[in-house]
Amino acid sequence: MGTEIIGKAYEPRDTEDKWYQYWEKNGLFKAREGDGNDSFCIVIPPPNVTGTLHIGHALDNTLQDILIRYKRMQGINTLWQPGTDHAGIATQNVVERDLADKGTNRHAVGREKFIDLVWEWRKKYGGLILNQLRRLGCSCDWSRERFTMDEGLSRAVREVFVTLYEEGLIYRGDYIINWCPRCHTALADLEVEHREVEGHLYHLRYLFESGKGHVTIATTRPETLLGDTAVAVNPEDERYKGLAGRRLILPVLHRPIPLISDDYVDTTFGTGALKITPAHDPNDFEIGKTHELEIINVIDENGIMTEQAGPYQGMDRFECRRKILDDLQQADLVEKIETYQHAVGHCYRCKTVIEPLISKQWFVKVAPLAEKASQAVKDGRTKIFPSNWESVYFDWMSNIKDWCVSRQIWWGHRIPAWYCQDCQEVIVARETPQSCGSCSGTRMVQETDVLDTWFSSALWPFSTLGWPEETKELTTFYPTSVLVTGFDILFFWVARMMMMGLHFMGDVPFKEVYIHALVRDGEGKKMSKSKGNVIDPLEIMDRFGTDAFRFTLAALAAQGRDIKLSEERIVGYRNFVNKIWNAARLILMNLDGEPETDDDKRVYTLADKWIVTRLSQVSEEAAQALDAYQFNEAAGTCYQFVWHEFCDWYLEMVKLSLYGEDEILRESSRATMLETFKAALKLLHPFMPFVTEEIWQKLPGTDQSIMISPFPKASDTQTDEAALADMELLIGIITGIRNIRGEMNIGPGKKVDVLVDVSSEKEAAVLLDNMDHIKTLAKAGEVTLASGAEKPKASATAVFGQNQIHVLLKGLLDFEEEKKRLSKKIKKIEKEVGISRNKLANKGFLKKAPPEVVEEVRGKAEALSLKLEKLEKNLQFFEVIND
RNA sequence: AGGCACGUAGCUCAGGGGGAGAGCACUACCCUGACACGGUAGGGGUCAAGAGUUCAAAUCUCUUCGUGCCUACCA
Repeated sequence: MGTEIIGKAYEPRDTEDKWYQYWEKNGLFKAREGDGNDSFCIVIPPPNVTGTLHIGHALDNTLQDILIRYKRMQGINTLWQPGTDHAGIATQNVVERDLADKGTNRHAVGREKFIDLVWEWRKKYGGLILNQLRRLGCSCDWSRERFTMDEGLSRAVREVFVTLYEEGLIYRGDYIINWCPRCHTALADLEVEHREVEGHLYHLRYLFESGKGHVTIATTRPETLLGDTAVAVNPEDERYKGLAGRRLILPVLHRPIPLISDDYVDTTFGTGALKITPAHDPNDFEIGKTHELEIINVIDENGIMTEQAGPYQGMDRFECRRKILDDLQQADLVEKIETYQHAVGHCYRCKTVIEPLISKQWFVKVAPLAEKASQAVKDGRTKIFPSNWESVYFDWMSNIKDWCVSRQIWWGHRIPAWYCQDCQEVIVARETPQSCGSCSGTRMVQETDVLDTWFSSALWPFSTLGWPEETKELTTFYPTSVLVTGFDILFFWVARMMMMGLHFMGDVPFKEVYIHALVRDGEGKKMSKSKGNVIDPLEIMDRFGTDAFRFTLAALAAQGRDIKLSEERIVGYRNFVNKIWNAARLILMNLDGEPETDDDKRVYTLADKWIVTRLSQVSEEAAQALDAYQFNEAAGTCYQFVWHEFCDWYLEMVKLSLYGEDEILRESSRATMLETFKAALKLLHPFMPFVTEEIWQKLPGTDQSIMISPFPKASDTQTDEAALADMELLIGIITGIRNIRGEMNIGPGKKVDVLVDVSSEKEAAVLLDNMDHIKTLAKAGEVTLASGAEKPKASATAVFGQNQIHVLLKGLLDFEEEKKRLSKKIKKIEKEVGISRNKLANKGFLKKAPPEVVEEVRGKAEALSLKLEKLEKNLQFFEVIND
C-alpha cells in the first residue's frame, strides 16, 4: 500500500547534485526585486580565486546558508551575495609558479602579458571554489556573482581612492615599511606574522673615536650595523652620564657616528645602549627622524647588501650576518653571544622574513575613519556576537596606524595616479587624464603600484550592490543584515568594511556581525597542511554526505569556542540523517496517497495532541536559537525532537492507529503523522537541505520545493498542556515497567503482567485510554488498574508520581536481587530528600528565598517523601517474607 | 609584556545562582514487520584547586595552577 518504496539506507550521492540543479534551474536562490522593508542580506566573505574549499570555508558558509534558508522560508526577501576576491599576492604567486615551471618569469613576460595570463588562469580555475560551495549546498544568488576586479567593482575602487585623496585621507610618502624580498612588495603591518624564533643576542663593542674605551650594544641583527648612524642611550642612565655627544667608530666600516640620548631606550634591556639603523628598523626610523639622523640603506629590495655595505656588497643579508660576525670576532669586538628567543616578522603569504625598508608608498590616514567605525559599534548600530569581540575591535581601532595600501605587484587595481613627466605633477583622477593640469604636458605615466587586496574587499558590501550607482539593490539590501566570519579577519576585513561603509554610505555595512570560532582537529590543533591534520571537506562530503557534515558543523558551533572536529561526531550525525530517512520510509509505507480527512471527522489521539504541542514548542525554540546565532542549540533541539520524541515515542505509538481497524482514526493519524513530519523536515531543512528535499518530494501533497515552504511557527492554539502532562504519565509508567524488565534481564519475547496501583481517577482514566500503548511499548500482558491494591507476592515495583507499578514475576523473581534493586533506588531518593529537607530546615532559606522557590522545594520534598515511603514499604514486604 | 577564552562523565563538549546534561565509547539483553547507521535498559562526575559573596555557587568575585589563542616597535 506504500506510496513509494525507498531504500533502507539514505544514499547522498544520488540526490545532492540532482536537487542542487533543480533549485538553481528554478531560480529559487534569486533575490526578489527590491520591495523595500522586509529584506535579509548576507554578503559572502569572498573566497580567494586561488582557494579550494577548506574546513573554515565549510563552517562559515554552512552557517550563512542556514541563516539564509531559514529567513527565506520565513517569506523574507533574501539575498546571499556571492563572489570571489582577486587576492593580489596569492594569485600572482600562483601564476608566477606556473611561469617558473615553464622556465620563465613575469619580468621576461612583461606586465601586460602577465596580467592577461592571470586573467586566463582565473577564467580557468577561479570558479573552482564556487562549485565547491554549490556542493556544500550554498543557496547564493549566483546570478549576481561578483569579482573584486570586475568593471563595476574596479570603478568603485577608483571612486573611493580618488575621493579619499581629495579629502586628504590618502597621501604618498617615504616611510619605513615591511618589505617582502620574495614577493617584492610592501606589506601592511597586519600582513606581517610575528613568530617566535630561536635567535641570538650579540653584544658588540663600538670604540670611542678618541681611542679610549668603548660602548657595548646588543643587537639581534649585526648585519644592519653597516647602516647605523648613531648609538642611543637613555638620558637617565648613570652608566652613560655625560657621554652623549661623543663620537664612536662604527666597526668594520670605521665611520664615525654620534652617541645620542633618547628616552625611548630601555635601560634594563641588553647593555642599555641601542644602535640606531634608521633605514632598517621601524623604531630606529622614528628616533632617526627626531634626531635628524642620516639614513643609509644597506639592504636592497632583494635582501641583498647594497654598495653602502662596502665590502659586503652583493651578499645575501643572512650570509652577510655570518661574515660580519667573523670579521668582528677577528677584530675582538664581540663581547658575548647569548641565545635569545624573539619575534621575527614573516610575510603572511610566503613566510619569508620581512625586511623593514624605506620606500615611497601610498597610505590611508585611518584615524578619522576608525573613530567613526568605533562609535558605530559603541552605539549599537552594529552589534558583534559574541560581544567579547567588541573590546578586541575597540582596542585595535584605538591603536590603529596608517594603512600602507600600495603594493609593488602587478595583479590588482592599479593606483589611479599619474605622474607628469614634464613637471613632476601628481594627478589622481577617476579617468585617465589626457594632459597635465599644471603644465599641460601630455607625457603622463601611471603609477605602477597596485592597491592592497583588502582595499577592494573593504568596499564589498556596497560595491557588490552596484555602488557608486544609486541602485535598487542598495536601497533594498544596504545595510546588510549580518556578516558571518572568523575572528582571523576581524581587523583585515570587518574593521575596514566598517570604516569604508560608514564613510561612503553614511551607514554601517551590516547590522550584526557573527564571529565564529576556528575549526581544529580532534586534538585541538590548528589544521594545517604541514601538520597533515587537515580534514578535507570534500572528502567528508563524499564519505558521509553533505547533510551530515553540515549538521555536524552546526551542532558543534557553540559561540566563543573552537570546534574540535572528529570523524566520530560526523558518523553520529550521518546516523541521524539515516534515522530521518527511515522515519520517512515508515511513513511512506503507511500512506496511500494523501490522507483523506474531513475536518469534522478528524480525531486526535493523546500521541497526536502531544506531538503537535511539542512541535509547536520546538519550532519556537529553534527559531529563537537561530535568531541569536545559537546554531548548536537549534541543531540540538531539532535532533532531540526528531529522534527521541518523534521517532522513539510518536511513531511507535501511531503504529497502533495505523494498523488498527478504525478507518477514521487511521486516516486522521496518517494526516497528523504526515503534517508533523513535514514540519519536522522544514525545521531541519536549513541544516540539511538535500535529504529533506529528497524526502519532501516523495511525500504526498508537496507540489513545490521545501526550500520555499513556510518555516514552522509556534502557535498557542497548538499548545495542549493536558496532553503534555498525560503523556508524561504514560511515558513514566511505560519506562517504569521497561526499567524493571531491563534490570531483571527479561527478554523482549517474554510478556509480563502488571498491576498499577493508581493514585487518582484522572490518572487511571489516562492509562485506561492508552492501555494498548502500555501493552505494546512495555511488552506487557495483563495490565490491571486498581487503587490501594495489595502488592502481589512475586512482584518487582517501580514508583512514578504516586503510582506504584507492580510487575508480576512469578517464578522469575530473585527476592535478593529485588531487595538490592529497591535499596539502591531508596538510597538515591534518600539523598535527594535529604537535600530538600536541609533546605527547608534552613531559616535563612525560608525567609530570603523567593516564595515560589520555597513552595517548589516543599512540593518536591513532599512528593519524594511519599515515593520513599512507598519504596520502603515494598522493601519491608520482602523482609517479612524472608522471616 | 598586555588582552581574551577555556579546565564539567573514559573521549568530545553543552549548560551557566535554586536538585549534574548530550553525543561517542562502555555493560547487559534484543536482527520486534522504518532503521543493527537500529531498539530497550544500565554503569559512570567533590563541575581544576583554594578563598569570598549569598538563604543557596558547577554557575558570580578574587587568588593559584594548567591549556589554548590574539595583539605588541623592547634592540
